[in-house]
Formats: sequence, structure tokens, C-alpha cells
Amino acid sequence: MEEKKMSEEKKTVRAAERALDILLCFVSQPHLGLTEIAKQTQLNKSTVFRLLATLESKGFIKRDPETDKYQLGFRIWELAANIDQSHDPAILFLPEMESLRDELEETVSLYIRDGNERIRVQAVESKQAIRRVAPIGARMPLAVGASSKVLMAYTDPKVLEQVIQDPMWPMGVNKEVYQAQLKQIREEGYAISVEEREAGTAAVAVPIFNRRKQLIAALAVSGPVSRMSVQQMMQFVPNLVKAAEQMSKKIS
Amino acid sequence: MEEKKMSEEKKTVRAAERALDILLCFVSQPHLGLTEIAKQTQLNKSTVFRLLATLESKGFIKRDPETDKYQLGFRIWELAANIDQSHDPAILFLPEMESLRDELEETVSLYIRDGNERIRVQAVESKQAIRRVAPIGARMPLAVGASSKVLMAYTDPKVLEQVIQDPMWPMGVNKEVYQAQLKQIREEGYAISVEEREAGTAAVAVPIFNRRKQLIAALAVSGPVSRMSVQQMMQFVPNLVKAAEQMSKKIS
DNA sequence: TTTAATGTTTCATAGTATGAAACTCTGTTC
DNA sequence: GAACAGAGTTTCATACTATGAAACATTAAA
Repeated sequence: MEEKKMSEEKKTVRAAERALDILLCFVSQPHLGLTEIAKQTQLNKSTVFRLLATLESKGFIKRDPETDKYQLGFRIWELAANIDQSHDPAILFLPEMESLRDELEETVSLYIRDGNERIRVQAVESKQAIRRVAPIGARMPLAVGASSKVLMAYTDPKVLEQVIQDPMWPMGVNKEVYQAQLKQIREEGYAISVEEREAGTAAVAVPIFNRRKQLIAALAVSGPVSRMSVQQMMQFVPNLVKAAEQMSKKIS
Repeated sequence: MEEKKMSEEKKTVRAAERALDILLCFVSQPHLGLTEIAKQTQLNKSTVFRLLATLESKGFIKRDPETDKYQLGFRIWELAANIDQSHDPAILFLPEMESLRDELEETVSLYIRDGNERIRVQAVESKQAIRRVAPIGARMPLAVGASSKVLMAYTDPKVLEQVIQDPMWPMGVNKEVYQAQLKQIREEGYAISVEEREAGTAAVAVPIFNRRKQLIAALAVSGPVSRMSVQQMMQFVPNLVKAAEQMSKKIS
């Protein structure tokens, strides 16, 4: 008799979930042994063994004949090569992002929401010596930062309910205050953050919509607080908005 | 009461297998609906629905907000970016392959065995107007072609047993004759095929070994039969062998 | 208003996935 | 060279998960 977990909504398949978890172990380390994987995923060795056999039989992983360790297989390539890039903001918007970077001389990033996280799917860095460094592919909580707020402002409110549970959620910020902020962002069309997620860094972000006015991504300019006063960032807004509009037109 | 399938050796996890099958649907088509996937994989709609939910929750696929269809997600990128390339023949051997192409002026391909198939993991095409076109990533049966024979010659004989079941297996070629061919290939160190797999095309292939004399891949030169007489191909062999030896040294 | 074609949910049941433990194999330590 | 440690592999009874049929919801076409 298990306790009934609250608001647990899962219609997912456990075995498949675990197989995918195993695959994800390889994002940080390219070579892994069975026992290592079992430890990381908290799964029984037998379970890992069978799932590895499954993944191997389908070509998603292979064993290095030298070391006998497991590594990612060719099927991953095959899939990656077939990702539809014609709608992929990360590729589509690169030219506009580069123009914007050249105009403002600060790092420009593109974020999308993925569940209760955001992902930096594209970035072009400022050419200045002191600059915001922005690794592509990085995942961050959806709780704080200018881009997070933009993404939240145009996202189903029930996501907010979940995000509030996030350990990154800033203590003391209550829902009503935050919702008021989101409302303001919707009215003004941009969000600003100063040292919210990372010390020394400030950012200003705007939404990118498709033709149907659905949110696609958040476009952000970020840099050191020394160069990014609130006043300065507000001067950036028109450039950001213009770029976002151009991007919108590119989306089918 | 099911009939006992003969020599069925599976210690794989069905649910995981099915999830991966679903992923593989996307290699040919980038956008797919649930029903389409169910049809292709021969799975029940409910099953597909749940597995799709699982794949989506882990970020392996996402839904296009426009069309509501499914497509591959960001996690695939993430994984692909982390494939260990330092041991990957496809990248490691490219320089040698280019040199060989320039020497022989014909298309050079690199194949590895994957189960009962071979995959063209790398290729550099001839610069001539009439040339063998060789898409990277293509999968072909392990039954016919010079590269297949090379791969088979140095592979566990029980793979041959399975390959003989392959519908591509040339009728009339019996096992003993084929095994004698493989023996000859092991003695001479190369294999030749003329219009075996594809009309108008001939090829000559050699094995690439690692330091422990284990087979890594097959290196092949292919072109139109008009330029690739058996005599001509035999003159290519020393170049191929030399390239293969250089490649062997590159493997740790 | 039908009809058809999606995607989604429910539910009883079959049978699969599971973990503990036993076992093998290789290499290390004393 | 015996004992040990650590990897990977196999076995097996059992619990519980994954499953498919069918009903349902939603939207688009006729």
C-alpha cells in the first residue's frame, strides 16, 4: 500500500524511461561501464544489463572492443542528422542574432522552454574582452532570469505552479507579486534581470512569437552589470524587438 | 501456447525496444503523427501514445506546436554532440581517405559492420563527372559487395549463418563456396566485386585492423565498371593496403 | 447532421520486467 | 599461488507494470 503521491501525473512507461535515463548518462561521460551506469541511475545491475543489451541491439550504444566499456552508437548520428532543421530556431535565427550582437556589442542568447527548464539553444558572444560567456545547450531553471520571466509570461500558468516548487525559486517572492511582474512584462514586451541568476550579470529579454502569436523562444542580451545599467538595457529594447519581429517572420 | 522460436536469444526489454523503434521512425520522416507511427511500428495506438509521452518527457521528441505532429527533440543533439569522436573511424580516417581518393581518382568509402548490416560511416567521392555516389550513413545488407565480403571474412562465422537467411542472399550461392571465397580473401587481403550489389558498379575492399588485429572497418574504392576492370582494381590494392596500414596505426 | 480520422483515457488481465542472489571471469593483493 | 575484489552475466520466483480493446473526445471533412 503506497502513499498516493500528490498531483503525480504519469502515463509514461517505466522501462522505456529507464532506457532513456541510461542514454542520458552519456552526455557527460563518453565511456561508461555497467556498474558505473547502475550507480548513476540508481538501477539494479540486472536491469541496466538488460536495458544496455536492448540499446545495443538497436545500435544506440556500442561497446568499445578495446576497453569493453559502453559508448554511444551510430544510431544517434543517424537521428541527429535527420533532425528537421528547417524549423529549428537555433539555426534559423543565427543571422539575426549575429546582427544584434554587432549592434549592441553584447552576448546574445536564444532560449526555449523545455518542461520546467529553459535551454540555451543558440548564442553568439560579444567580442569584448569582458563578456558574458554562454554555452549552447545549457539547461537552467525556469525560476529566475530575464529569459525565464519572458518564457513564463507567455506560458500556461500551470507551469508556474510547478516552477514555484523548484528549489531555485527565490525565497520570499510570492506568487502574486511574481504574477504581477509577468503581467507587466506582457504589457511592456520585455523583461529585465540584474544579478538574478548569476552574480555580476544583467540581461534584457523579449519574446519571439510565430504567426499565430504563440511563444517560440526568448531572445536575450546579457553582459556584465558594469556595462548593463537598467537605463542602458532599456535602450536595447527597440533593437531586441526589431530582431524578434524579423525572426517571427522567418517562422512558417 | 506459443511455438518455441528457434535459437531466439533475447534478453532485451520489450518496452524499451519499442520506444527505440519509435525513435527510429524519424530517420526517414522528420514529422510524424501518432497514428502514422503506430502503423509503421505495428504497435497499438495506446502503446505508442504512452511511449511517446515517455520520449517527450525525457526530451527525445517534442511536438511541433503548429502541426501537433511529433519530431525529434533536443536531447538527440545533446547526445550527438557528446559522441566520443576520438576513436571514431569516420572522423579519424578522413585524411587517409582523401589522399586515397586523390591517388586513385575514384570514390573511397569506409564501412563498419553493425549486426547483420553494414553502414557506410564515411565516404569521399571521386571528382570525376561519372562517379560512384556514396551517401554517408547508408545501411546495406551484409550479403553482397566487396566490403561485405571483407567484413564477413574477419567476423565470427555465426554471423554468416544469420546472413544466409537474408533475403538479399544471392540464390544459388551455397555456403561452402562462399566460405572458400572468404578464406581466399583472408589469404590475399582484399576482396573484389563486380556489379554484385549495384548494376554498373565495381569495387575493391581491404580490411582495417586495430593493434590487436581485430577488424575495425572495411575500406573500399568503387566506381563505374567502365573504369574498374578487375585488372585495374588489382593495381589499386597496394594503395588500399598502404592506406589501411596507416589507419591501423592511428587507432589506439 | 453525419462521417471519418485524429489523439486520449480507462481498465482488467496477461505476462513482462524486476531485484536478489548466485555465478563467472579477470586482475590485484598479500 | 591462494585469497580477494570488482567487473559483468545469468537465473528465477514474484509483483506489478505494460498492454490492447474499447470507449471517449475533438476536430475536420462531406
